[in-house]
Amino acid sequence: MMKRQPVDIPSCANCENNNSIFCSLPNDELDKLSVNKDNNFFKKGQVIFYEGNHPHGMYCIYQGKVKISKLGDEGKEQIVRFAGEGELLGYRSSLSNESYKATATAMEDCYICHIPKDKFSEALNSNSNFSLGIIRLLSEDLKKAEQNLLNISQKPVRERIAETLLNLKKRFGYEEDGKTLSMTLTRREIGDIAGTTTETTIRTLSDFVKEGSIHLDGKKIQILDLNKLIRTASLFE
Amino acid sequence: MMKRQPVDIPSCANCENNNSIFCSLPNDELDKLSVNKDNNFFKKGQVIFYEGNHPHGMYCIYQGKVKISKLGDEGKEQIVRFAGEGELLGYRSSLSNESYKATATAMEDCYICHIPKDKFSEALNSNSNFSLGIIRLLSEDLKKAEQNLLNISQKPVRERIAETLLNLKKRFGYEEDGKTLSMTLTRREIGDIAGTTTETTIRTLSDFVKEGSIHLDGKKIQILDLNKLIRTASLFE
DNA sequence: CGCTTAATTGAACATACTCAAAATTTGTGG
DNA sequence: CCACAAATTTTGAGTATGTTCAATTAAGCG
Repeated sequence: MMKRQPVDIPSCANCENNNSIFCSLPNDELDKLSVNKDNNFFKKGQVIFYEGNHPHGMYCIYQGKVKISKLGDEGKEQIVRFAGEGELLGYRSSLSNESYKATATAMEDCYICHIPKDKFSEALNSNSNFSLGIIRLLSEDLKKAEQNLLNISQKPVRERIAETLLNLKKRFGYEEDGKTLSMTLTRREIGDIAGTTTETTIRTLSDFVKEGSIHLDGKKIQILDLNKLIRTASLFE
Repeated sequence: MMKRQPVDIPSCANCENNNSIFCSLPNDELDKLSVNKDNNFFKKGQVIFYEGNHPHGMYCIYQGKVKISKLGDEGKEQIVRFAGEGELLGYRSSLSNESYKATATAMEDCYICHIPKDKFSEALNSNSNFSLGIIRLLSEDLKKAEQNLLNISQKPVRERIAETLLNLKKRFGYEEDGKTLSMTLTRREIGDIAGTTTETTIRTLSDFVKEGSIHLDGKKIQILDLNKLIRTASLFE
């Protein structure tokens, strides 16, 4: 079992992830935000919060990647979005005093800060740029969610899986070799993004291999022909 | 052709729809918002703005109902949400200076105010309660969009159509008789909400009739057995 | 009325799912 | 570092759900 790596967590004012939403806050505000902050370690696979449970504040990812997913009636997962360093989690439910509407799971070992609800609210009230930033985040998420709805509703599986690979590339990029997707997912998880079953995902990926678009090496996916994938996803025009 | 009904449009400060997002603004702010406001009439079926076009401000519905929809690759529509009196349209694209990501169409004769972008921004900057209100709106929309994604991705058509009827009831209520849905849609539009074809929608609705859940009279839909519909939609627990 | 749009029905078909079983990989403890 | 257990990947065959296409009837509108 991997040991917890001790990491020095700075005040939000000195956080390297400050190129995020928090850049709109002056340092003294950030210090206030940090007062009751705590930082927690989550091992890969661990759950940060569960759909249905009640929030006590919001999370900010210091290090690592997180998946946000919802559970359907039959226990099948739908991955709604990913979040990475500097991004916020759970603030929506916290603001509206509702239970979490999705589950957040660490995709890799993570350090995640927790900021109590009242500190977050204070920041929202005292700084309109911060509010605007949150509005922008929400707008972006909403835009993507609605586009996703359209895709899952109307595009065939093949196109959705191709687009999923392209999104993984856009979002997380390649490894050093410049072609292997740096985000490693199980076939099931890829299906849970695209809204299909594991079996269909496997068959479709192996089609892509036959067509020369990608190469598979276990969970590692190399993109061999990006344009072909883009065409497969019907993303030209 | 129906005549345009002349209607006196008050300043936002005196708008009867003031139980909306604008209640967080003091009257003098509302007056400022109204300065360059104009009010437009849209006949049923007319488009308020098109997906892909560029916004110059945001809309607030004074009277009437509007559908927000996106167009898929094959020209099939996906209805994303409805908006009614006092609700805002197009502010997201306006804020982020992007093109509209969806099309807004009048579902009935509408009066809709247009407020220039800069007035809206000013209100956001000067009043944190207003920002918070917008954040709440966005959060609610995002929550619904993600739930929708899960539904369309995982629930069978039958359940989705049942849920669509229930949502229409929740959102727009009944006519005076206490059982006829007051929102009248074509079969195609119902399908465009549930993410299915017109034919499947027709067949499913006629199943519901056979089962005694609803009664159909042209486009009018009466809900005869609400609990049965709820069960059909798998919405208990 | 005549024309356009919407609703309905039927039959054939396709996409993607389900279920089952085997092969492979991964994780873990000894 | 090996061996076992668990999880994941893969393949096949059968099938269901929902789509497509075509044709007909009904409704709405000028």
